[in-house]
Amino acid sequence: MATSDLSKDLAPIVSNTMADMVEIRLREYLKRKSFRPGDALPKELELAEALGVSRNVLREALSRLRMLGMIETKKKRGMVLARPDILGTFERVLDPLIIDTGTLQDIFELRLVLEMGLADLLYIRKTDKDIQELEAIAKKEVNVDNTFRIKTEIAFHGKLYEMSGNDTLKRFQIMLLPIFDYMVAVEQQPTRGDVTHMDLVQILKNGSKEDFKRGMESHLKPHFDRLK
Amino acid sequence: MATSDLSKDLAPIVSNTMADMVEIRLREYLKRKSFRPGDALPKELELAEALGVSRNVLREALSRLRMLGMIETKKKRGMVLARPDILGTFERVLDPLIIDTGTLQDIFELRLVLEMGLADLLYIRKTDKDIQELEAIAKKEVNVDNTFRIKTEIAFHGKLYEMSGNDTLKRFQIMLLPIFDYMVAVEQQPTRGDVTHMDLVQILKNGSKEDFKRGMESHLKPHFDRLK
DNA sequence: TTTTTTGATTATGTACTACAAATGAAATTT
DNA sequence: AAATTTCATTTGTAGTACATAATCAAAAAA
Repeated sequence: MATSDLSKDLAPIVSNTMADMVEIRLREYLKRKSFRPGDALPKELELAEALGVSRNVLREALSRLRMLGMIETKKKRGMVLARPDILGTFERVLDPLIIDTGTLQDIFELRLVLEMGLADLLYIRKTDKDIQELEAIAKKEVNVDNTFRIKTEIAFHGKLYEMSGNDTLKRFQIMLLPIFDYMVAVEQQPTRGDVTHMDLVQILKNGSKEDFKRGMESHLKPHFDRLK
Repeated sequence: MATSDLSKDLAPIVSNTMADMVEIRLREYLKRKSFRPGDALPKELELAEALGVSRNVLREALSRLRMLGMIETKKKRGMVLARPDILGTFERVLDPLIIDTGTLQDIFELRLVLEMGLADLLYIRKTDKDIQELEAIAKKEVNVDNTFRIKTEIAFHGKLYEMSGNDTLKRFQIMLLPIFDYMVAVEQQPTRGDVTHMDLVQILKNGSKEDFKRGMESHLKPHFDRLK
């Protein structure tokens, strides 16, 4: 194992600051008391006193939970538990410039895996209207400038995710786009598989799910060929 | 569109608190100045003064970035930009009890999509040693009590993710496990496909990638059949 | 001269007080 | 009874003070 894995295997034993501990304790508290979205929380002073910390420290911890959308506060009404947007938090740290190359590669592969697995959902939920729209997108890209190639790529594959009928999946894909772009930009020559977007549309129209899976595999083959 | 989508389409125009704004401004600042991991940041008082807020508010924002692992601080040395653990942040909000049912369903499907798309990575990276270990796992579950069925499920599919050679993917799967368990537990009768774990192992040994994809599809078919 | 020790310095961590702003509830007026 | 005003309460922000710990440099010892 390389040294980079060490930090993943060995989490620090204790959290350094009080705010860290308070955050953990608050999470435990919310779980233990099985608070549900909408439930009101004790006020800051009570929490601070119960935890034996200053209101300052407590508010640092609360600020974190608030950022994640776990709690919402109003001036006099106090705090209530809320439903966090699970992807919103993800988005905050998804910057290709910050992520290490290993993880970048992992995410690139993750995207490929999603794309390959998408077929099953697609063949459950695709509609004629969807396919028509997808075809329109594919048609527009026939004589497009190379500068816009990435844009059309995004539009086409984005539509595929949309057709999956899974909002979370679609948002997730949108979120991963910058990573994907970054990785593709790093590649030297433009990658193009033997199966074009229009081919995929035709398969969706008339072909079987297995046909589509094979088609998608050919379409993404240049990317897979780079993997080891 | 249902009302639940409105909040996703229409984000609030202004962030309520100063801490929210400071968090945003700090992110912009880090990006604009293209700080890299390891770079030192100005000290709290300077930042607070520059932003025109109290040190208190600034620290609430910093606390958030610290939670995400974007910055690290030491007593006198000051703050340095760090590499956030992209999945660690995700984990914090992934609680089946908090997530709404729609998103739960989405994540359940996401897991299925991943599982189906895994084959391509597996056939690039699988080793004989991996397959032996996987077979050992599959053998152990032949006469296992129904209580432990879920555990063996986890072990087997977990090993598959491990064989993908993609750490992020594996961690992601581990993270989604509670959701998956929850959803499976909600299902009434235990789902079992026609293709067993042992069958999948045999396919990995001798079969083609397409065989494996078909096998996995049959294995997960009961889950897919519940989708609409 | 080199090493060790000591101490000053400095940035973060925590506590506390004070007040502003908002808002729900109670009291008052019509 | 309805509308208005006042009051009380809770979060949001500012500012001060001090604790803590890490760094660097100077002083002392070898």
